[in-house]
Amino acid sequence: MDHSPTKPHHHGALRAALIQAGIDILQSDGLQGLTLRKCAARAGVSHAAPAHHFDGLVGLKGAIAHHGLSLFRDAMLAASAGAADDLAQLKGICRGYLDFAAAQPALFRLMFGFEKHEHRKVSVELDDDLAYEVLRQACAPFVRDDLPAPILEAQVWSLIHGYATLYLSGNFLRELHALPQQQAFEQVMAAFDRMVTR
Amino acid sequence: MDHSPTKPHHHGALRAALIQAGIDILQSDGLQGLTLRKCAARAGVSHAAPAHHFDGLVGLKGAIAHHGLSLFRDAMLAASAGAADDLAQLKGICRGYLDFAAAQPALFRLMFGFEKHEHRKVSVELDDDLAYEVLRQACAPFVRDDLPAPILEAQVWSLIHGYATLYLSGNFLRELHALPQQQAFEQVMAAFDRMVTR
DNA sequence: ACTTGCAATTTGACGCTGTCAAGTTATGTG
DNA sequence: CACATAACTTGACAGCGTCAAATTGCAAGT
Repeated sequence: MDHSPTKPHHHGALRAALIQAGIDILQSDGLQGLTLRKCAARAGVSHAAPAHHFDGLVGLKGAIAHHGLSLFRDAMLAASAGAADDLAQLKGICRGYLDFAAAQPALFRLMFGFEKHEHRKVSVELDDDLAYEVLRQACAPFVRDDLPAPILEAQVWSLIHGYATLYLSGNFLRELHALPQQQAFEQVMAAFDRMVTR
Repeated sequence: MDHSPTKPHHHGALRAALIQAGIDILQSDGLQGLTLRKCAARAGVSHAAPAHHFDGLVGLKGAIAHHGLSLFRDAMLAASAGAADDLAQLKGICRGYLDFAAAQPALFRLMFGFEKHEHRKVSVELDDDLAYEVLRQACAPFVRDDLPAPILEAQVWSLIHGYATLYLSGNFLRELHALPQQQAFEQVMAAFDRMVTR
């Protein structure tokens, strides 16, 4: 028998390894393919090891979503860096939003796809805005007396999130998908021109 | 020659019963709780009976989503009936959109939550627009030379779909949820006033 | 009326899943 | 070095989707 010489992960290393394994599995197998046992196997530990680092599968998903949100924030920031003006910056963030969803669809679905009863378990790890703060700052220059920040943020976020979600679905927005992706995106985001200017 | 739709012999239409059972289970147990075996049990048949009416679990989900889309369309039509003008009609449809998502969150998630590899299996049942046609007609009065129909429809659909999705998530749009639901909805949908008027 | 055919359904099995209980091992501290 | 404790393994259990084979029951053919 080959006793594996693998030395046990110590303090906290396994937690990060399991999260990374989960992200890899999401990328290759989709959201349905994300499994506690597969994460454990990929991290080189037994099927019950994750239980000591996460509160079950929901807890692991919450931790993956939390890490994904930080990647998401970085992607949006990178996409909006070097924008010429405030409007270009806002659209850059939306571009990063869509590109992230397209590049990591399963992770994106996981991040925004929790059911209500799961939220209680993972909300502690998600509620420190992370990504929301980026959007809020990009919206700030366009706040007016008759357009308070929460409303404007909700309009912007709803538009880009809905577009990204429907884009991922593939089954909807068919006529739009006939256009080149870049052109369709820009024309839809042109809605901001009217929403945001006086 | 005429191969009419199969009429089950023992009980009534098992196919319809399974779909209704699925919708009931979605309502009570959520999307995760939707199971082939539970649908079969609730319909009073054995765990393998559904296999003869649907192509596995994905097929059943597709059929449920298909039926859900017709309910969805009816809800939007009902919510927009008797609108004073074109804009009120558009907003009424959006109201119906959100209310449906809030009333049947798990069914709503199922309808829009298929993964890409699942779409091939169920696309045949979903692609006959059903709900999209309602939105398209509501958008038609606002089409302009510089705002072709597919773009406008994508803008409207993205906004209301993103809002409904983020609303269901509960974990996002926190500041907005502090407002009364009706007021928040109306203020967000006020974006249409600017997007749509010349 | 009786047989035959066939579709619907059941039964049973398989491997996979999440989770729990108990046992084992390694680590860090006195 | 001894030992307490956290980390990890092992094993078991019920529930899941799916397949194969056996069974049932209606409908038509003769």
